Amino acid sequence: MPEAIPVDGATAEHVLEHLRHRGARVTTARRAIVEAMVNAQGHRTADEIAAAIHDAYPSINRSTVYRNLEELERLGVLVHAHLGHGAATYHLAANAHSHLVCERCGVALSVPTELFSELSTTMLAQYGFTIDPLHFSVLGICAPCRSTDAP
Amino acid sequence: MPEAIPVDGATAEHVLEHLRHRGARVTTARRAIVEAMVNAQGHRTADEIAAAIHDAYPSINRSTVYRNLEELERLGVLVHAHLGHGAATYHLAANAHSHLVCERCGVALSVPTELFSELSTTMLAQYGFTIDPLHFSVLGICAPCRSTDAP
DNA sequence: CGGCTTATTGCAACAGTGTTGCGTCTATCC
DNA sequence: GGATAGACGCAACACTGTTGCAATAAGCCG
Repeated sequence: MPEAIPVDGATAEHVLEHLRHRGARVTTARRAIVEAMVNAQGHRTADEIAAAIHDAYPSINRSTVYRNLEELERLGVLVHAHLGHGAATYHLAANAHSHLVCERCGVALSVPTELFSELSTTMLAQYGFTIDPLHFSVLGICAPCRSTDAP
Repeated sequence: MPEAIPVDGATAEHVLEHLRHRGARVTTARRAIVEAMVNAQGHRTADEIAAAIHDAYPSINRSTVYRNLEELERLGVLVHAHLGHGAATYHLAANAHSHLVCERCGVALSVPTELFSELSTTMLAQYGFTIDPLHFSVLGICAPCRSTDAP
């Protein structure tokens, strides 16, 4: 497992320089993906990223996007999380956060990872299990949906 | 949303009687699926269930299994959880538990839902969000995998 | 700058998981 | 035993992601 090098500055150039430093090539596809992720407020699925860069770079293939998301994660630039049923969502590692996902309306709330510190301690103490709150989402019912419940 | 009627006795007949009581028909497919779930120690994916009943009932279709798992969940007999990357897993509602899933080896530990009570309180207080610890899994690294990490 | 090497790409096909339309069948009710 | 609506089998589709392979191009070196 490569050492995790967090990317502090969230500018595209900063990230691309990091890639060069790690020995990875800076290609058109990678530049487009990194720019899309930097521009994205919050998180995006692989297909959303592919769609977002398709206007400026129509030739970039879906499989290239998938392969690069995987590689960019391996290089410590991105992280992905599973939101329950649907596709995984990616965001910059520098902008790491956890997710609450509503089972009813599907909204994904971004919340600080520190909220899981107690759970982390408990799971480690009782099961020797090191939790990874960036990788999974907490499913449930959001406040607006709960208030419109049939009583 | 139908009232949730938990199934106390975990015998197949008990569950099937519950179905009849709710106005659902007891068909060969449903009987086979319920028996497979009662016999299963722990949880099973939809495809595992389909494979398990295929020996005794080769004619039961994959789509029937999927449709019935959904219906049995709607009737409060089963619940499903997402284990991260792969397929969802089902178990009897009477045997409800949460999951810790190792990102490295894939093992799924069953843990009591009570472990999430603190998290539940926090999320409700800070975000008005009611968490559903049966529906998502906590991803991370299990003890055996962590101890074999390259330092 | 121009060639070399190999990482990266596009393409196309595939795999896993789940969903759906539709005509047929059958569990339940009488 | 017949009627009726729910359940089923089939086949095709949708979504998300993966892979083999030949062609391309990024970085290096002179």
